[in-house]
Amino acid sequence: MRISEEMVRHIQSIIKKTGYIPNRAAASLRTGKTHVIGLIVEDIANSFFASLAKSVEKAAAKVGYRVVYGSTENNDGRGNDLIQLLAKQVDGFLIAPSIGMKTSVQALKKSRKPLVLIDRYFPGEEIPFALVDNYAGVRKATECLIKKQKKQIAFVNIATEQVQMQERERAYVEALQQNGLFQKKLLLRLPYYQDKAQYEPRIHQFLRKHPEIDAMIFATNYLGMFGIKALKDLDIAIPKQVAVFSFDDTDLFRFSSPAISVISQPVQEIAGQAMRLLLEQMNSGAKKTESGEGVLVPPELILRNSV
Amino acid sequence: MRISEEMVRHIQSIIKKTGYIPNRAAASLRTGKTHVIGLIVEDIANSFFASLAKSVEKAAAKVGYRVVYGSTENNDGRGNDLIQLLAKQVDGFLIAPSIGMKTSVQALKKSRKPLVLIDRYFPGEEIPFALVDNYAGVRKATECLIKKQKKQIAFVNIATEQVQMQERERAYVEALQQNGLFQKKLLLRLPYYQDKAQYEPRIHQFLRKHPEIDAMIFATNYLGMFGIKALKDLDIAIPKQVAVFSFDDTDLFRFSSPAISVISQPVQEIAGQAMRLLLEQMNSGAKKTESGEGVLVPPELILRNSV
DNA sequence: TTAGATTGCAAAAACGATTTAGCCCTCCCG
DNA sequence: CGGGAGGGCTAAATCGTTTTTGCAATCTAA
Repeated sequence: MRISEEMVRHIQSIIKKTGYIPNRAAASLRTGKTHVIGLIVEDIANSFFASLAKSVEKAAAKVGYRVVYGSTENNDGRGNDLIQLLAKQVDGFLIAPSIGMKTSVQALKKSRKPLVLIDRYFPGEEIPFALVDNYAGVRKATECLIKKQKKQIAFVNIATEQVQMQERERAYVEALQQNGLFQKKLLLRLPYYQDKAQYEPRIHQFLRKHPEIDAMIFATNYLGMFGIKALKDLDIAIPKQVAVFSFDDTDLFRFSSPAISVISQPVQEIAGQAMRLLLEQMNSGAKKTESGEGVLVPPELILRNSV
Repeated sequence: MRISEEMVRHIQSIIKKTGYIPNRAAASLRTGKTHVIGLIVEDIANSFFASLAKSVEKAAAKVGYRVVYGSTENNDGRGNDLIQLLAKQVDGFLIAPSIGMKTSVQALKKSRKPLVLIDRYFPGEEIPFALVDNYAGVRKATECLIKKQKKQIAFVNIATEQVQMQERERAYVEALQQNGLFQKKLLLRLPYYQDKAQYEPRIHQFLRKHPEIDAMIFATNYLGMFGIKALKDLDIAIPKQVAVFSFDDTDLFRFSSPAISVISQPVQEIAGQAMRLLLEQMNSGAKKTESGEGVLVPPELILRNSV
């Protein structure tokens, strides 16, 4: 249906004169769309998720969406509550799910709510995701250390079923195995602590027990942070005695002396891809239901003085 | 108006049976309330604002509110756009305003939109605010350095009219003046750079020009970060040659070696007070229009090895 | 005993946009 | 020339709550 030029001008002049601003609540009620997306992450105060949130906001604003956020703190209950709470108020979700959120996420998917997983995903679940290629990142880092003739390469990880952490560990294990260097004792799995400071003594202890270690890879930014602290407390020289890699790039690693080599996640790219996948779902008016594709964005290995 | 016990039970059983979930859009349309608050900060990826965002979310969730956020990047235009955009969609604002947002903020206040400023405020504007006592923080830090017999104390600040930065500088100037130690040449004001890395060469240059400096106070976390980098690059020993304080506590300062002494902002307290002030306005059904009060929360001086 | 007040519930009005239906009027074509 | 087909606009219906109004039935007080 067409509207005449004249009428358009007339209405627009009235809009200007009266300062009309459409009421989104009314539009939402009628259309069922809120133009808000929900961002659920582990911890918005963590530098990785914080910069992810920034990129997401920017990408969302560009297409007229607002972002509400929530931190799960790796607490399944909180995560599920957040999903329940927001489900009716957002047009789509960007979620970094903890393991226990699987059924909630499945329910969302079944209810056809637009949804993209970030940072991690559920293998075999046909839910679109955007995240860094964890395997490739750690694989590269490990091979870099092998090339530097390191023979006692340790890996510090979180004991979790989360796929991104398992992929990181698998890359480490396989890279070493293929070079005949793998030793189970050098693989440290620590529980998930709410209070990250608890990692320091654990890593400290591990280092004392294994003085033969000549290189370390930390699977997350906070493990890296406290790992470096432990190394320094033990007066272990980086990189002379022990070379160091950490996942995630943070100010701390950039400014540490020596500066720490990292497997960096291209946050902007991840956010952009995630928004793209989400928009695809939100715009396809239930046209294509098939979109179980995921995106793995390549990590960047940043070599600094710690290796 | 009362409803019989029996009817209440009856309705609640129906609610359970049918899985009824109220439609917020409809409620919003009717009541004019969205149960969403807008958080506008300089940069959600900055560790200070990120942890503030986390505390705000927690405090808001406790009273049934959701949070949408936006980063201004100290760009007045973007900030004003954000206010315009969100004004009709949120019940209240938490804003860390840049200077150029003053008129927008005044307009909000005039429109009686619940509003609390955070991290900074507009003096003489009768708009409630919650922020750290910037003056007290720097004052304490400066006096601490004076007590340690430092005579050439430098201060690195951002050249801005923002009141929180001016207060920090005033505390430094007055503390030194009262001890006859103030020297204008040791006060460095740098422009606001979007790309924070630009601060490093500027501070580097400043340090070369003033080898007499025996202590430094950095007015923000990123100035501190790059200041420390510059100090290390020049092989200036901390704290032997130069003692260091920075505003804001970050992982970087905690883990730096030596660990950096800081003026720490009690983020949780700030967020809590801000939410309290905001709720006061949102709940007072236009009862009290007078609430121009502000809250200054005391900072915490954390002494580490850098002094 | 009766006018008036109170109580519990049902029905209707209102919020403001979007969508559908309705209604002229013009145009096209047989 | 008449009937059908749009074209442009107005009016009404709709979304799902909250708020207001209405209406009996019961209760209070003079």
